[in-house]
Amino acid sequence: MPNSKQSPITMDAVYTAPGYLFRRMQQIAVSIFIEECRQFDLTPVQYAALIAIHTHPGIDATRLSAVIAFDRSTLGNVIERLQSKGLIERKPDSGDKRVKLLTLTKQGASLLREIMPLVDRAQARMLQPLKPSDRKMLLALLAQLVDLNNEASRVPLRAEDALEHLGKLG
Amino acid sequence: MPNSKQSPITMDAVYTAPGYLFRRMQQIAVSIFIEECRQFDLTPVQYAALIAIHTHPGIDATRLSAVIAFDRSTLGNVIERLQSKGLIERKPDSGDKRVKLLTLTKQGASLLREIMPLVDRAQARMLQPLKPSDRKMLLALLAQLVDLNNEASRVPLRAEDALEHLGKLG
DNA sequence: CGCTAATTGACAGCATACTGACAATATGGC
DNA sequence: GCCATATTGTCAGTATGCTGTCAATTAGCG
Repeated sequence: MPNSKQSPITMDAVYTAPGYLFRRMQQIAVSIFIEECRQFDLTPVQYAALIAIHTHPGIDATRLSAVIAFDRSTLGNVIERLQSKGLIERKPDSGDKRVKLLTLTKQGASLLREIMPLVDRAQARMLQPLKPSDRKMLLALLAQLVDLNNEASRVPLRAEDALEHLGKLG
Repeated sequence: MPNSKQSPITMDAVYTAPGYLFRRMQQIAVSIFIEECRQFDLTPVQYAALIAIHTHPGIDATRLSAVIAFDRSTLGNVIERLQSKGLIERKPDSGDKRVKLLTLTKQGASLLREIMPLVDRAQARMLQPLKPSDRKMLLALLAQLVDLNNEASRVPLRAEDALEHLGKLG
């Protein structure tokens, strides 16, 4: 048979591309997050940072970046905004003069408790249109793919455990 | 049994959230795209715009925004960059003085032909770590979810067919 | 101890994204 | 034809994201 695949260039080159679907879904996810949490004026990135600082009190910006896999340059601005909102504090490290340690303020901890149910609702809403079994399947495949592609990203995720061992492992 | 579910707040609140996984995967996808296409200095958004302009010669910015589901304000800058690179042209509409019609230049069409194989390779790389059957499953579920959540996004996708009927349908 | 190399936070510059606003222009109902 | 309304492109402002650079500081090695 003749090769009928002479690439006619249709919009399918965009619509069916995984990268395009990931972008669209990310935008939808942010939109739903902001809508559910609008009474608190907190972004998804800021939320992740708050969770990480709560889980690792006294963490520094560089390790925070590794724990949530966000770019270090971007995180500088995020931290500044969280600080100006009074949600976190920055204190100089007693040993290393370069480092500034991050902790939640009472306001930050309080906001975190209040907003978590709303975030949970937002996360549920994103997958709502799918059947429960499909939600589970999609989430499992996605988590797997993100993990397997970890090193392909600009800022690979280095979870807490990995971080603690980094010194020993060199 | 006692309710042991007092929400201890761990990083799982971030790592297992669909929104976080969508964000990570989007970043990974962009990273792979840029790497594969680095010889052309074209972004995923610019690529999608070029495809759409090629498919709809003489489209205006507002309809372009609907066809690829990108924000109109953002698209203004994208169009300007594509124009300054010499990949597209903007000509005033003869009827409506507000409108500027978009078409590919020869350079734009040429670049599109050359870059498409690289984009295909990038798209394949994103899903590479999964088994072929899992790739198909993930893509199908993702396409379904994006479609079902279409109205939840800031800029819902209005594909070509829908667009042509918008006038008639009011 | 002293020098090189690495780390840390910060910054400049570019590219998406979204919100809200605006002037110019079109459109529809009357 | 007029006027309220809608549309189009644009802009300012804010918030991620990435690249590259920088000064200050620290760590490692000879």
